[in-house]
Amino acid sequence: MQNLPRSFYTQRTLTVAKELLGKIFVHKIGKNYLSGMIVETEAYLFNDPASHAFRGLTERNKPMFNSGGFLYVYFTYGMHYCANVVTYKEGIGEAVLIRAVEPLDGIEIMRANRNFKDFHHPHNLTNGPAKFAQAFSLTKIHSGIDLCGKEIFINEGNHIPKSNIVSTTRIGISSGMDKKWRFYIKANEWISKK
DNA sequence: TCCACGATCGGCT
DNA sequence: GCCGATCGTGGAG
Repeated sequence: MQNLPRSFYTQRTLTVAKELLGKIFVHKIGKNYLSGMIVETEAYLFNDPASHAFRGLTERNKPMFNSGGFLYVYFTYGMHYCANVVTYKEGIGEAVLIRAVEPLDGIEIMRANRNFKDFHHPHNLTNGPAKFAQAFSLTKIHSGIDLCGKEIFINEGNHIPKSNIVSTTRIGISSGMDKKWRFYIKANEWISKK
């Protein structure tokens, strides 16, 4: 299966946010592969008060100002990480938050990473941005990594037709509520709730 | 120097 | 099902 090229990530951010649905996020750790199909995303644009990049470049959000195809991971709530795919052109500061994936390879490792024992509700393993980051062992140290590399990358996966993509308001923000920039695959049980 | 911001879990009701 | 605890970051004062 083909890894996504730079030209995929440098498209318009809202395009990438929708196109990422159905693609396969992969983190290679030693000889093990953690992978999952992306089922839910949120777009954050440069003129968007809910975006970390809204007030310009800082030490934390620096990776967001790379060209598309880099990873931006931030720490939140004193205990969690969230992972974003940087999009569009260098110097702009836009990204797509990965909110949920459907796990494929390395599920046992993901369970161990999250100390997850709830076998009655398997979808709770990766149905939230911080759950995804923890399951995939993504932390601060991965912020700024090039997704056109060999450690963390995204594969082609399946194309999701427009008719199967739902767009709604984003979650967990207190500004920018007018923008319907959360996207998920219709009738997929692995998306986050609310 | 202070204060707003934000995801998840566990424990309680 | 609701409630509290958790803390780094960056803007405002």
